[in-house]
Amino acid sequence: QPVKIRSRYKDGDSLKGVEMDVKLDVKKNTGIILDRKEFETDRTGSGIEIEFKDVSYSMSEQGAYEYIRRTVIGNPHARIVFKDPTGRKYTFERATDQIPPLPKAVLPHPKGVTADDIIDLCKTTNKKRFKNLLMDSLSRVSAKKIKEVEEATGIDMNKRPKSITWKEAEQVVNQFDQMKFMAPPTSGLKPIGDEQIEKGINEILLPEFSTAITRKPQAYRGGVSFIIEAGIAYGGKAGRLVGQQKKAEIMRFANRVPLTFDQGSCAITEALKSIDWRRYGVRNLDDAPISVFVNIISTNVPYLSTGKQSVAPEEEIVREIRQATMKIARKLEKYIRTKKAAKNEEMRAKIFEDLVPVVIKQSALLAEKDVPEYDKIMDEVTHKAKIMDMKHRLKQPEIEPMQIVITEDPKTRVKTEYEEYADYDEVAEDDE
DNA sequence: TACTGGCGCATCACTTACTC
DNA sequence: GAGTAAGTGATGCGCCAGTA
Repeated sequence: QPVKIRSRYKDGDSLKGVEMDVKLDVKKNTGIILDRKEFETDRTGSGIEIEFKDVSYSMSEQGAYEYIRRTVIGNPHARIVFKDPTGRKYTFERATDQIPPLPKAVLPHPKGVTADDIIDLCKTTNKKRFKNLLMDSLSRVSAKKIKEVEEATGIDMNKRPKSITWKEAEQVVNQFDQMKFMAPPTSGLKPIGDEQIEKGINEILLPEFSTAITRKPQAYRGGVSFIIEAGIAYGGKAGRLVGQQKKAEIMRFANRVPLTFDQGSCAITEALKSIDWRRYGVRNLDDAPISVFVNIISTNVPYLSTGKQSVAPEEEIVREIRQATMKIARKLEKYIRTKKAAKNEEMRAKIFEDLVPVVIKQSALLAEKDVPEYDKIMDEVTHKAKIMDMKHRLKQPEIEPMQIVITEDPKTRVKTEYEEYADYDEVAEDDE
């Protein structure tokens, strides 16, 4: 089924509306317009309608609700309204008004291309020389590098791209693998940002403690750049409820999109499982009330399958995820340690508070004297100031809980086609 | 023959790698 | 983390080959 797009936009001083049925040409990465109609409008805004089949509306980890909930955490700037087929409507308000900047388009890096990609480029290009095709279509490929490839492979770099054979393309790719290239530009990578992640986590999970980190760009396979972001939430609504017990929840994302299937084979799961959580005050990760958020930002996420549901355990990626998670886990450990110490001090103080007055009163009785003023001494003995300080340190900033408005009306018919556009337009106007 | 667009070259700004 | 060197990308200009 084609995607239905309805857009209302400004054209000079007038407002215009256009409605289109669009399909995607995945080879050329361009849209194919199947049907286009113009209409009159009095406002701006856009709506997109896509049909999916076999959607599970259960509340499980693989269900649509959980997918939407995680999308909200990964995209705290978005306001999402979700209606399920029973008529229940969930409204997730945005956690921040900061719209993420658009990433810049960057050319593929030579370390990331395959012989197939080169043949594809050769077939579709209008360049006359193979060397110009490589220099203009790939990032970090200069005339000097072309000369190096030419000397190593013996391929005439001035020949027509269309005459390049599969064998020659493979030779070029193998040569690229052996060469050193400057890391690709990182302007194409736009991370969510640690502050935004924390806001998203806090709004949805209302945790006792939360922290997040955005690492510096790194490269895997010698040239494909990526950024790892991680966040951790402890207590509150963090973790997933299994029966009566809270279990740890691993939230995996690739370019802000939640990954809900194939958890076991994913680089993120592998990295998190390889961490010795006992070092960070967590006896067993599986049974802890913790939600761990990991997002990989890359122009070329190495997915394990065409379903794009798990990330390949590339050595550099697993190492970065470990580093990012261990860094925030150290902050969690500090929080858990302070919390434990405060609890111990409080228990100790309670014992003194119960016993000391009895001892003082009985001693005064035996000595046949008045009971002295002992409040000040009690505060010193029970370390009251220390406990207050610990409690103050544990206190997280006040968080306004997110308004997840749930409207339940079983009679509500689930709208299809363009009936929902009025709703979309309202949302789009909010975004402006 | 005129037009279009690819190519080569020069220059400047920016990014990355390297060293301390 | 700062400073420096090297490499790369973006841009503009003129030349030239291909095409109608």
